[in-house]
Amino acid sequence: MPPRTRPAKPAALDERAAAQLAELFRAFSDTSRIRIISALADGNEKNVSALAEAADVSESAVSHHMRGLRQMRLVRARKSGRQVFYRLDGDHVVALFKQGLDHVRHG
Amino acid sequence: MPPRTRPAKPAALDERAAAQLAELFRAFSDTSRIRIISALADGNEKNVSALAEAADVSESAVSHHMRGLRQMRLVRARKSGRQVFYRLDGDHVVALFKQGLDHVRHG
DNA sequence: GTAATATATGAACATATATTCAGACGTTGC
DNA sequence: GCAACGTCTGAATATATGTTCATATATTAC
Repeated sequence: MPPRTRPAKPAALDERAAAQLAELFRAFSDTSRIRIISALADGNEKNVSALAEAADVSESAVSHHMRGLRQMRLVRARKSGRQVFYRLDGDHVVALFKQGLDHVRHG
Repeated sequence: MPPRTRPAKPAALDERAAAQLAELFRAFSDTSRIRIISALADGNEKNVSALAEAADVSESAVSHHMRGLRQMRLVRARKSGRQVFYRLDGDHVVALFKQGLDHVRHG
């Protein structure tokens, strides 16, 4: 076997992965965003005003949150006329959300 | 069927669950804590100074973080002499951590 | 007893973050 | 054209959060 580059820390996370992981979890770390994501967890897309009502926050606040979630590729946006419909991007997002729910319920 | 109490919002999260979920994810939302949890993810308990070295933060900072994680029952502490050994509390914690890793790697 | 070690604690500070507000932008209907 | 609508944006503000520093507590060794 060739000599390993960092023999002292075998399975540790590199700095990049740690930062990405923290960032991912941070996306779920706010009550309003949890309610937004929860509203999208049924797989049906919803526009901003629907999300605002479901999550009980202003439409402006929703818009701010969605920008972050969009940049992290956790949601996808579809523009139709003057409305923008959001949906969760991929199964991983739902899986992570449900895993968290599972912990809260019986953990 | 009996009439439902809140017919408008069928599967929404109650406020309590949303807050708990956000709090849970917030525990994973910091780079230092991610490295701490990562260091414990192999199942072996580690004392504060070992965690401090693994996560590259001061022992004081580790102590602060562990208090929060303890209060959330994400880690368990075992005192032995003047050392305190921490380990992840339950499989749910590891599962959630790995689920996040999974997303970061191929998401 | 004292000294050294391991961890915990609280205050102070700097930074990050969520929300609100006012306004801008693009789209639809008239 | 104009007005209404849905969404977005940026600045301002309040609050939350992580780290550091000094100190306290508890345990072991002498």
